[in-house]
Amino acid sequence: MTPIAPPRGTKDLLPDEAPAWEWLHRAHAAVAARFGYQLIDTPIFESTELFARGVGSGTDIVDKEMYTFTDRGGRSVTLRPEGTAPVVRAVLGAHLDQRWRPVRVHYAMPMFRYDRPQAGRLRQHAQVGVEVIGERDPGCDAEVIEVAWRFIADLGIDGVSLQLNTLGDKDDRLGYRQSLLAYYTPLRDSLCEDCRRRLDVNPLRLLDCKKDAHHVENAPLLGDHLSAPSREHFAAVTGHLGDAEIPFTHNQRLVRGLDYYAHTAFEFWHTSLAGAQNALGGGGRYDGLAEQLGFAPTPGVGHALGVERLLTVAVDQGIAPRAGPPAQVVICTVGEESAATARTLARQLRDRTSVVSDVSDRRLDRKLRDAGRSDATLALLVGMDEGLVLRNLRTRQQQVTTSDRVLDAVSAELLAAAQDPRT
RNA sequence: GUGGCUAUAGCUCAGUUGGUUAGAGUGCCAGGUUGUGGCCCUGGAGGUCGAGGGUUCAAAUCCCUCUAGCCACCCCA
Repeated sequence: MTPIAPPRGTKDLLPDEAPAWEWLHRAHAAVAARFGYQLIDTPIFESTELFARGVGSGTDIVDKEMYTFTDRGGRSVTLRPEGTAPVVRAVLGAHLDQRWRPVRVHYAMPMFRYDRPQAGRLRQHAQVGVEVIGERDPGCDAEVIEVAWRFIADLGIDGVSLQLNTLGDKDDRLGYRQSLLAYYTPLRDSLCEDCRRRLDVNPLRLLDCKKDAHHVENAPLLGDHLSAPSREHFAAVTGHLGDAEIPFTHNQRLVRGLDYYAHTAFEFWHTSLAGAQNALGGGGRYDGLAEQLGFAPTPGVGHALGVERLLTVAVDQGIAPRAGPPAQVVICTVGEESAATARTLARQLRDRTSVVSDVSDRRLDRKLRDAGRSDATLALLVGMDEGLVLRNLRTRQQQVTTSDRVLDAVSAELLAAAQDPRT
């Protein structure tokens, strides 16, 4: 019988990696909290319509990457492919924006996309993100970027570049789309296969093409089709970023895949990531989304970052915390009759520290070897002729003690070990 | 979703033009040592050769299908 494997494109979080995972989540929550963001969480699945309407048809997410099922009640449900639409639904659905504005929330949630797995691309991955809902001020655009930037800096990751662009408002994009079509349609026959498809489906994506770079160079720029208010909005955002001393690249070819974006769009790139999966995260402004979902028009802006990709970089750069010992103290028994004593001692010691007992019938040298490998600090040997033996696994020195004094002896040894710079 | 590469012990990998019972290193378990982490010595367990089918007297090896991983594309986190 073949052993059951995890579903395609999924990955287990194993104890060795769990501390880095926690470290990253805590860092994001801590930065967000300092900026006044509160924790939010939404269901792992939603009605399919939320994404169909919110994210928009014509996007890859909706057209080919949704994990959609029909439940037993005949409803179409979809595993959440991204966080913004659900969070906006939750915030506006609960009328949080009527208490104070804007609503600032942060989240850490798993996302699902039915994609072909690849390094840096999973069917289930996690994102940490923030949203500011109910305010159109460009200061908020800069703020969500600053939160992300500071989070990355707090982790200690370097080599990240901020790619920034403005998509203008809906009218700007409509006008730009027209001039793109006017430019590209006569060139149709000289375009690559993908671009011909883009021309029909999503003309803005034409700018992404690497093969037809010469066409892209001469293509009209979105920046030339911006209304005065759109230009002002963008100028304000870049001004705030300058104040915050956050460097960025104005990338006029940056076009985000989701329909609901307006004005600010950004991505964080990292060169060391494998292959084409070099985006750590991104975000932007989505002033049209609330309406799409059937709520009153409400502006919003946010960011989201990929946890697995951040961890890949953090591990590469050697800054991710490694797993520590499961327990500080390992009790090793000698002889069958010591097991009961070991359990009693363990119970008492757990008031002060973490303890595991090895009451197996294996040889003492194997028990000590495993204790040493687990990186525990102390071993307590029970059942020896001379009494209780407390062994320091780092210094390899040991002392004989009694059940009355063992708690203090353990505390003293742990304190000494903690102060030892070698550990 | 498209194309390419790959899959042999827990891990890293050998395995010849198809030929007996599929190997090595490392790890694991045990003994040497009723009781001290390393080293050393001895022994042992562990594989339906990714899964299923086909060709053949004979398949880890050749063919087909499927699954999974990786790479490129698409796109993104």
